[in-house]
Amino acid sequence: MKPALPKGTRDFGPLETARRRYIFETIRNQFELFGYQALETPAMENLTTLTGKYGDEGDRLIFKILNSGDFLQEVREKNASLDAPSAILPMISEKALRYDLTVPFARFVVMNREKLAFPFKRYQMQPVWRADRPQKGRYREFWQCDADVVGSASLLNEAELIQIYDRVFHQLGLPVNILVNNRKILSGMAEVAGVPERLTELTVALDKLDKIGWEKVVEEMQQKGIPENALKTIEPITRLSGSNTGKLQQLEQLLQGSTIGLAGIRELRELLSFFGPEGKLELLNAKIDLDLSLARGLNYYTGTILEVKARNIAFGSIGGGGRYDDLTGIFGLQGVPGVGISFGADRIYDILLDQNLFPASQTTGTRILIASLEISERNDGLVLLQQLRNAGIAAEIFPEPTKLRKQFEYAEKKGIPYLALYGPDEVKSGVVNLKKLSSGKQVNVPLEAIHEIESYFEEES
RNA sequence: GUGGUUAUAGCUCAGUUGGUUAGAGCGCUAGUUUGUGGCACUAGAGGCCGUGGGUUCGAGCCCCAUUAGCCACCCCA
Repeated sequence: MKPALPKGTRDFGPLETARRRYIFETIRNQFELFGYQALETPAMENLTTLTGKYGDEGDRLIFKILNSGDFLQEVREKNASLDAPSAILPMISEKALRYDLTVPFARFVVMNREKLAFPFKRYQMQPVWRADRPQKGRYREFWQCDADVVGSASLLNEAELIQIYDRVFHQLGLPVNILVNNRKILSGMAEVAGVPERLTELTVALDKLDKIGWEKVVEEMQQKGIPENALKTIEPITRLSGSNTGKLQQLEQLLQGSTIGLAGIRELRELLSFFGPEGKLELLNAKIDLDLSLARGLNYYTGTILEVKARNIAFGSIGGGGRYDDLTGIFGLQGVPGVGISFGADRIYDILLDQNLFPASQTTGTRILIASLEISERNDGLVLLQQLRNAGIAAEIFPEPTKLRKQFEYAEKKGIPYLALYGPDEVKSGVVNLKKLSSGKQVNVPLEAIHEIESYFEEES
């Protein structure tokens, strides 16, 4: 049998894991700085918890888990027809792998509503699974890093989430633009265009504007039966240019006839004002860019919509989020507004690698390898080894004494910066011979001073 | 779900109109060098040419099927 991975899944080797951890920890630090608390939920949920939450398309992509034991028993008992897979499914599967982190979060909030302090701010960084066909930047198992706050309608939450984006990407060294829009403005557009009931089709098509251009968007809208004069109303809105405040001013004129549209404009103005001249919040690097074609597919968004893109690099979105007024309503808890964001960790990884933005120097992993040529020498080295570890310095000893060449190559390949020799001569004089591999520089360090080992090389760097 | 494309050594890839024993670079193992790696030189290991059928005197190469990977669409992160 040839070993292989399931389609759309990946192994992460030591280097990849270290780099992924760097991304995750950067995100986690900011989440926690802003008062978000960690939550973890099971890999599997009841199938009924998940179905119907992601649309027909989404339901198809949920990984179902086959019941244990005689999973066909119920099918036989009810003599069910195999021609109706959707009717058979609940008989053979009652659990499924989580599809995202938002629905499990909503379930958690509803189940624990009495215990939680609202506004409840949680973050969650866990893998999710989708039975999608894999392609570039798309996997069947991938990690989401979500932060959501529920129980508060204040736009300050949005502003803080924008700050989190800004600070994370600033730390990662990746300049980004944060695209903002508001679902109410899209509703307003549909309203003044005379097609309020076609909001979904309108937004799905409009969202592709920067990717496929206006003509293709028109084509798609026409295909979906959106009338020509509606398109004529919408086009000038998408063509608005200038500063964010300038765009909003022009938009205000165009959306005069729509109460909901004007509400959206008010919300955006309030959000932007946090970062404006009168505002109190700062951005380190990110630019906020009002993008009136930004829609995002998720239908549960009701207010602010956010999306993050790397500046000057064509690479799709690396994060997104938005406000939803009634996420927990599907589980019977009404009137809990919320807003959340998500980091696309796998895409951030790809882009940092592409832009060469991962820190070069390795700060984790073994610092010192103790080499030895003979068993007696190796055993002497065990004393040194334990002293190093007791001092909190990651150290290892080559288990079988062998040629130094081999031990050097091991250290080199593993990225261990120092190699220690502790042979008969060193034992006699109570020192450790220490070599820095990158420079070739070598010094004798008194055994008692072993915990300060790195300071002997500090002046170089 | 729809369409395109690829499959030869651990990796990246050559392989002529079908012709005898399928190659290179990198990597790997060992040696030159028994307390000092990276360089160099030398030698070696490693392939059912994705799988199954067909055409042919003869197939890595042509035909059919199948599986898997990659890419695009749909959708999404």
